[in-house]
Amino acid sequence: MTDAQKIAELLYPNITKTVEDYVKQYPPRNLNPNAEVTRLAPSPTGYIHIGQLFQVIANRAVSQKNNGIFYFRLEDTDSKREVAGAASAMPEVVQHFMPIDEGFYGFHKPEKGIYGPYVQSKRKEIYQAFAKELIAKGLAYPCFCDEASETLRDEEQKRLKVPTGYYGQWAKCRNLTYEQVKANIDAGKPYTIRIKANGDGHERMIHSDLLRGKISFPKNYVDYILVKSDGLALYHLAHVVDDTLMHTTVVCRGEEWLSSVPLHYQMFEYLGLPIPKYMHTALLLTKDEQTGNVRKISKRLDPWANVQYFIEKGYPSEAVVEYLLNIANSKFEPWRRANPTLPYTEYPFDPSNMSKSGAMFDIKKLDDVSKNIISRMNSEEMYERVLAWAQTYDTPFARLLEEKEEYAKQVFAMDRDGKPRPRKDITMWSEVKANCAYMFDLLYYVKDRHLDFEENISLKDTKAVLEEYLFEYDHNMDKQAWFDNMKKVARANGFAGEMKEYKENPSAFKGHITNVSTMVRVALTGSRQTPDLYEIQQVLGDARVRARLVETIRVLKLFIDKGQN
RNA sequence: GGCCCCAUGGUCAAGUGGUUAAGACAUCGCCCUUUCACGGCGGUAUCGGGAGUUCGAACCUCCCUGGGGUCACCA
Repeated sequence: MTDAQKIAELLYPNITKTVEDYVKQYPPRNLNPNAEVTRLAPSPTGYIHIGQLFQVIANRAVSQKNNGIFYFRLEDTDSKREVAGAASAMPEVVQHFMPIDEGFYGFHKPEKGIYGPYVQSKRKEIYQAFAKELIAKGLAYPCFCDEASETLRDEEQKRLKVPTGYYGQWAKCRNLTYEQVKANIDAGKPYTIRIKANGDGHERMIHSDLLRGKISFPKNYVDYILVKSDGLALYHLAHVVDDTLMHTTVVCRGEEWLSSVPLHYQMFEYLGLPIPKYMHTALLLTKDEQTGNVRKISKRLDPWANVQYFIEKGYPSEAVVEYLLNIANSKFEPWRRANPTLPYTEYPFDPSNMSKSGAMFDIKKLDDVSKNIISRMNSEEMYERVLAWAQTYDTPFARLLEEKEEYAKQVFAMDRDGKPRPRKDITMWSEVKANCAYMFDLLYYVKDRHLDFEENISLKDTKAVLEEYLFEYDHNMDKQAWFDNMKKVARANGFAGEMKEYKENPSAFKGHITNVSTMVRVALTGSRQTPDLYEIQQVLGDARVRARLVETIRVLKLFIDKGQN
């Protein structure tokens, strides 16, 4: 037995399974030969970051192409960072936007798939088996240096202006004998496991990235820690082990990982395992509104950093996805224009035309995408979606919608169903209530609302017009007759029935048909901005139209009596 | 600082040696219009800089500059 083998046995006497055993235990997946297996592997911080969602979209798109697999793995090897109990919500949030095929679905739910466990804290023995093999081969070793001596080393290296890190002459534990290791172990000293790097800082390697093409790096020369003193693997080891055993074919991850590619290659080589394909995507950034500088998206400064924000605001999930798809793939937008009704899942995503440079997150553009998506929905779909949102985020409104289902659908249908150019005034479900409040008596009281009449028309004239409009109002008129009637009312009160007449001789009139129309609009809804007035009246019904006119006239009288103009 | 990535309008970006340098968002103006929208038309605005290769460079090469990442017992 070599010293290295003796050390391996000393450190891991209870680990009996070998790398080979595990490779056999998790046989290759039975998939279409072109199918790709991708994953999202977040740590359990409790929330899904918009950048992670961007990753989900890229990963999902890659796997979807040839019926591959997209799975969720929980990277909870760092208990310090963990937000207790928060992990379970993460897959659910992801699935609000994109389906997960396999893996971790929350601690209260069973895992799906035979390549688990998909939670890293449950894979300690597996990582240790891989570590043991590396140690036995002399490619990794235990290190007894403590944090204090590491800090010292770091400072000294900075002072000498040499690269920082545990390497070469600085790697004090690199060549300990079995006896030295045993003495330390017997003394109860904690230890980490480090890789024995074979790079010299000059020799180079080539990485071929799916997105970035060939990249040349110096081979890894730093003896990075693979296993922490608590026995749990660090990301680097976990990545190699898990993505090997779970048969990930494309490791699609953020650009921040690019610099650890040499380390990862080294581990695959040491273990004699095939290297997966890599794809390092650009990071999502933002432009700081205060300073105008480009910066990372911040949970503290950007409320939308946590994708829960979009769920709470009631953005349709497909709006967020399509916006991100827009950023991820430049060909998406023309495709969407050419295929306005197809679901985005039909889009043939091509990883090779992803942008290599980091994009600024632009919520204005997202709003536009969202408005367009909502404008394409009919009243039925609107009703279902708004209700589903309100049931969680606005229960009184949900109750109202349920009680008045048919009426609510009529409200949503205004300027929407059957219209070739529907309104685009809804960005998110949380806007709906305020947007149509005046259609519900429960949400709108004539006597309370602000009299938002036009400033240049006197209250007296307004009152006179509304009184006559009320007198002339016939709910059964068709649209043309109704509007002709309104013109009649306008003329009888000194307003121009046609805009053209007014423009020809403005001084001859108190105002024009638009002013009259606005009076009625404000009297009925309290707002100058509404869908088609005729449709509103039809949905409101004869009784309520009259009631609101009467009430408005009463309030106007009150103001006039008080001397207001 | 070392290593690595990136660079077309305010934003997302098309473009791969010859283009009036697309398109979308935003912005501004006009038109349509019973409001607001929608829609239509148009405007402002981009190849970071410098060398080189070439008849010709946004595109190829080099240098510079700028932005970003990474250099943890975090991922």
